[in-house]
Amino acid sequence: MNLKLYNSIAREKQDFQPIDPHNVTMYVCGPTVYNYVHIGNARPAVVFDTLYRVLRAIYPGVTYARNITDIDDKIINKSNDLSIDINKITNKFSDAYFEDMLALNTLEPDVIPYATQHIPDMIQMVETLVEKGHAYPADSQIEADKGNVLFSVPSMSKYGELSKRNLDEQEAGARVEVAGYKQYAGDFVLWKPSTEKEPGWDSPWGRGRPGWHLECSAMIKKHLGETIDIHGGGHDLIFPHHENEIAQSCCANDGKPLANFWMHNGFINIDGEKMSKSLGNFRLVRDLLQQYPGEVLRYVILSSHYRSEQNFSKDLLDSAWRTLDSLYGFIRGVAPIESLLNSSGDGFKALLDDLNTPVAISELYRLAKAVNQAKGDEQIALMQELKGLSDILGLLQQDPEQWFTLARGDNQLSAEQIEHYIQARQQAKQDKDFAKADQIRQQLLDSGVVLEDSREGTQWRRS
RNA sequence: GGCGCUGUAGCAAAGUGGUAAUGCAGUGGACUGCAACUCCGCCAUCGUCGGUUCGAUUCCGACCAGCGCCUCCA
Repeated sequence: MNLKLYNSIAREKQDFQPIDPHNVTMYVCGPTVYNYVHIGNARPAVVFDTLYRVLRAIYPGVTYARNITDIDDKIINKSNDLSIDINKITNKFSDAYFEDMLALNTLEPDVIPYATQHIPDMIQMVETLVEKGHAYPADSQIEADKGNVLFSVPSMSKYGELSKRNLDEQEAGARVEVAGYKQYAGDFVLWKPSTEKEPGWDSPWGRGRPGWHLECSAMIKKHLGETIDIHGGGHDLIFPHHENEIAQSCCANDGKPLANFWMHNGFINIDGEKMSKSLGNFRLVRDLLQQYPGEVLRYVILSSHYRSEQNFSKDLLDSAWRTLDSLYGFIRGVAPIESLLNSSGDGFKALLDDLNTPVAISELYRLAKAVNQAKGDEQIALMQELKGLSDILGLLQQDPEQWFTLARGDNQLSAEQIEHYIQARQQAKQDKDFAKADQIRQQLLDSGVVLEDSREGTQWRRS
């Protein structure tokens, strides 16, 4: 029962060995809170939440940290554009983020560090890097450039290990002009000066604010230690973000690796295209939740392997909803029961194989069917196993009855109204007035209500 | 130019050197007053062309098609 994970830095699946089995450490890059998050932001949250659940099932202790970046130029710009206090923006959108993630059935991480609450830690790390010759204050005649502190990429021989990039072979400055105060084109900012109007903190280099990459390095060190077990994030963060994190942490911590395992989820595209502002095709989690239960979004995310690209579309969401309906249908009417994870079952084994959630989900289906067919003790055992697996996946977390009867969308018939119609249809059936009975059924169907007759009576569900 | 990814049934998506899980949709049948639910069954030779092999979708090469990073980005 070994957990295998694809390690981006080794570019292969490896057996996972925690540094300390009693406290497995995982850090995942969280959002910059200047807007509602889109479905792409949700993917790492759901994926690593699932990994978190798997880890907790295996190890006695797991510490999972996911940060909130609440100081950033994008936030500052938004604050300026809207003339709203920066804290109001970050508070609003971090709260919204937690709400959205909760709707996706993600567990709260053990640690949620905010960048602005770790400024001293960051300053200290920059000082260490300067002392060790890995960073330098910008030497510039231009007033606005003074106060920048840069990481010296050439000072780190292993730079580029994660992304397998040789900076000399990159088209430096091909898309962005290289700032004149950089000693080397690939050097990146650790600390940047703030104007009077911008938020800033006093530092040995004047009033300023941290560079993005620095935040994660400092917060990881503070909360999880110098070397952690797993560091996760989106595929696009490999370069430069994670590469730079490695450079900062490794150089500040006497060459110790930042993370033993690097994991990256693939992108979510919309109808075949990358989400971008220019295309205007962002899908906000918040908006999607107006139309779909959070579990449907989670199901879609888990229905493909986390490393592959995923194409979001309405069809995908609708079909996922039908699938979940089917799954819930199997367990509807089965008494609620305690979950019991079968750690040697095929579903959990699939998860141990680099988080193969599609296979685990297929096992969910197999179990649900079996539950539906079994009776007595066998059914109870299967139901426990099903629950155990679905708890790890964070799916089927609702009461089936509620799943089918809660309103889906606006202007829906109330449960009372539906019951009323069912009574009327029952009467019509008893009177052998099938035309009327069918008419009522069709009427309900048109309102999104499906009737299911059985010997015990008529059951209804929304579709 | 550098680094890297993908191409499996209508759609979605696993997987393996020995003729391809699963779900949605479709379809034939059982059940039903008729349906729905459920149950039984059907529905792909894995981008193209070569190579290695007794045998390749799975390994290697070329090609075609799509895509990502190299700037902020999940």
